[in-house]
Order: sequence, then C-alpha cells, then structure tokens
Amino acid sequence: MDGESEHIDGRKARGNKRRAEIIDATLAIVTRDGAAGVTHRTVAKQAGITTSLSTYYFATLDDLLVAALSSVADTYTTRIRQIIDGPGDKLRGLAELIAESAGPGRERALAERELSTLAARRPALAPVARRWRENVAELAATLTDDPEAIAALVAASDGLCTAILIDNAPADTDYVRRILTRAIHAHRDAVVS
Amino acid sequence: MDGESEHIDGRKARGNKRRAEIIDATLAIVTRDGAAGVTHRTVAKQAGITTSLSTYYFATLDDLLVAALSSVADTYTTRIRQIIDGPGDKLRGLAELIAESAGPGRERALAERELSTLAARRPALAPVARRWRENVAELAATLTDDPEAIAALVAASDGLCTAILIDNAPADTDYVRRILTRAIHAHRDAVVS
DNA sequence: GTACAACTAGGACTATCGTTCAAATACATG
DNA sequence: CATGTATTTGAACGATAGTCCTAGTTGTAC
Repeated sequence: MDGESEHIDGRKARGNKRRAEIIDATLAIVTRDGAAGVTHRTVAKQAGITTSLSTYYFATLDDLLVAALSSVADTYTTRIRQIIDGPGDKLRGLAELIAESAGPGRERALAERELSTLAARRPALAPVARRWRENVAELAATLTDDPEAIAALVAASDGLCTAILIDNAPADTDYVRRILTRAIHAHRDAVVS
Repeated sequence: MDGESEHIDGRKARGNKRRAEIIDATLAIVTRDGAAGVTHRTVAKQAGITTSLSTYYFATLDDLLVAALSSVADTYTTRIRQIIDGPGDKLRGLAELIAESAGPGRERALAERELSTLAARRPALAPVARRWRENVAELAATLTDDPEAIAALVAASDGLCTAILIDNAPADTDYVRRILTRAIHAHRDAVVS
C-alpha cells in the first residue's frame, strides 16, 4: 500500500534473476493447476528453492500474482507490437496469435485468462489485465477510425479466445481472420438492420 | 463417478429447499469473494447452517461448484429462451441481457465468468459452462444460416461481456446492439477485404 | 581481512481447509 | 406411541496454507 512496498521489488542485480525464475515457476503452476494452485510452497518447489525464499522476493501472494500476470501481459504486448510495426497483414497476424491459443500457446493463454479473471477482484491486477485489450484496440486503430469497429474487433478477439479455450472451438487461422474481418469491416447498410 | 453419486443428490422434498439455500449462499460467496472464497465453511456460515450440513448435501466442494454454476447457467438459459421464443427484436433482447452485466446483473455475470474459467480445469464443470454459448448460438441461428455469422455473434457477445466486466466498458443497450449487429450482418464485399 | 548488505535455508506459529463421524433431533408412517 | 428414515449438530483429524523468525551464507566495498 505505501512506499515500503518497493523495498522488496528493487533488490539488487542478482536478485532479479531469482525473481524471474520464481515468476516462471508461478506461470508453470498456473498452467498446470490453475491460479488456485499458486502458493508460496508450490511455487518454491517448482522453482527448486525454499518457501521462505519465495516470500523474500514476493512478500505476499498478491505481489507474486501481479508479477506473474504482468509477465504474461508483457509477452502479448511484445507480440502485438511486432504485428503492428511489422509489414504484413495485421489482421492475419492477430488471427495467428489467437489461433495459437489452441496449440502450443494454450497453456499460456489459459494462464492469462485465469489471471485476468482474478483481476476483477484484485484492483492491483486490473490495470495489467487491461493491457491485452488496449493492445488489440491499438492494432485495430491502424485499420479503421470507427470506434465501434475497434470495440467490435476487441470483443471478437476476446470472444474467439474464449471459444478456443473453453469450447475447444476450431482455431484455423483463416477462419479466425474471417470472423475478425467481419467485426471490423461492416457495411453501413448491413449495420442498419 | 459411479451410480453412488446420486444417493446425495436425490434426497427428499424438504432437502431440496436446503439445497437451493446452500446454492444461493454459494453464489453470494462467489459474488462477494470470488470462486476462491468458496469453502464448505464460508458457505455454511453464509447460509446460517453448520459446516457438516453443507457437506451432507454436497459431499465434495466440486459438487457444490457444479451445482452453483448450473444454477447460474439455468438462469441465463431461461432468459435467452424467453428472448428466442418472444416476439420482439431478438438482437435487442440479447443486447439488453449483456448490458445488464454493467448494472444489477454485474455480480451474477462475474460469478458466471469466474465459474466458467474454473471449468477449464475441472471437467465436471465444462459441459455446464458451454451452455451459455450454445444458447447464444441458438438465438443467432434464428437470424442467419451462416455458421460464421453465428460464431461471430457468439464471440462478440462473450467479448462484450468481458469488456463490461473487466474493462468497465460502456454498456448502453443500443451500443451493444450495434456491435452485435455488426458481427452477424456483414456484407460479403466487406468480408473479402 | 573486515564489515555490511544481500541472499538463502530451515523451521515454526497460527489459521483454515476438506472431510469424517457419532450422536442428537425432526418427521413420517405404522 | 413406536419405529425407521431424513436431517442436523458439534467436534475432531490430518493436511496444507500464509507468514514470520533466526541463523547461516555469499558477495562486495573498503
């Protein structure tokens, strides 16, 4: 709550490596057992360290969850920014990113969703959880000026991820791209009715 | 797993009232503290009963969570079916339902999302969690034959709920309806590019 | 080397968890 | 009333949780 919370985050150089290890272990746990499985003990065992060492770097479990969610969000932010700044078909890039949730990226996407849901309860997680949506919105903003089209694309992206994760929906890139396109490019005539 | 699991579910008439009370208490807990806050003890205290009575009706915590999620899903199923069978503008009805997530229905929608996310881990919850999407798809099927349009509407509905719950996005009914319309009614020309 | 801060280990304290159990109570049926 | 079943209680067991504490180790600046 107060300024004292930094005295743990800002250790020295060597400690940051440990921090990263602990965060990775946390994500492995979220991946395998869900956010509910994250405890100082399980994380420590996963990381091959003692329990107290985990509390040394993350005084409370919340600190640890915030750090883990931030790490996942950073990964997605980087990926989307590559798509935005890249030369190719941005919608297709986004579609590929989404479609990954069905394959190798499933566990990571699941972890992200789990932590995002957690964010609805813990204010500290909220701003981090919002980043994914903001990034997609930014990508959409390069394709259209219509704010509703942007909102539609963000909603479609999120809904498609859910469909893939929860519903095991088909995750063909072209298919995903067509649905994304549908959201962002709608004729005015069609919208009226 | 075996047939023995029914010997608790199918008590007598009086017991079903208790069951309903316990489920309501569970939803109240999920609403207030999230799914992680659901324990036999917290539920029992919320319901004003003893802990062992909660285990009497729901032998395991999973049983209780399944029952709670089923209860929420039933509510939504009923609402959507009213919209489908009703006379009015179905898309508007859906938009109203979604927009409710910002107001009085927020807690309930949050509970549903929380339990749905849980479903990704617990197979017992998965079929129940799928119902909401199937219902929306059924509604969409009354408006179009295009399977991609149906998928797009389901994705948009889900994404809009998320936006409202996590992002505190605007929840104006007309606004929501316009975005839904955009998903289901897209011109072929627009889709191409 | 000495001193000081960063880091690590191991254990302990208290709390709460899921679940079980034997005993009590309520209720219906005879 | 008697009897059996459904319901309810209160307590308990073993397991695990978050967090804290003390002592030991490592690394670095002087």
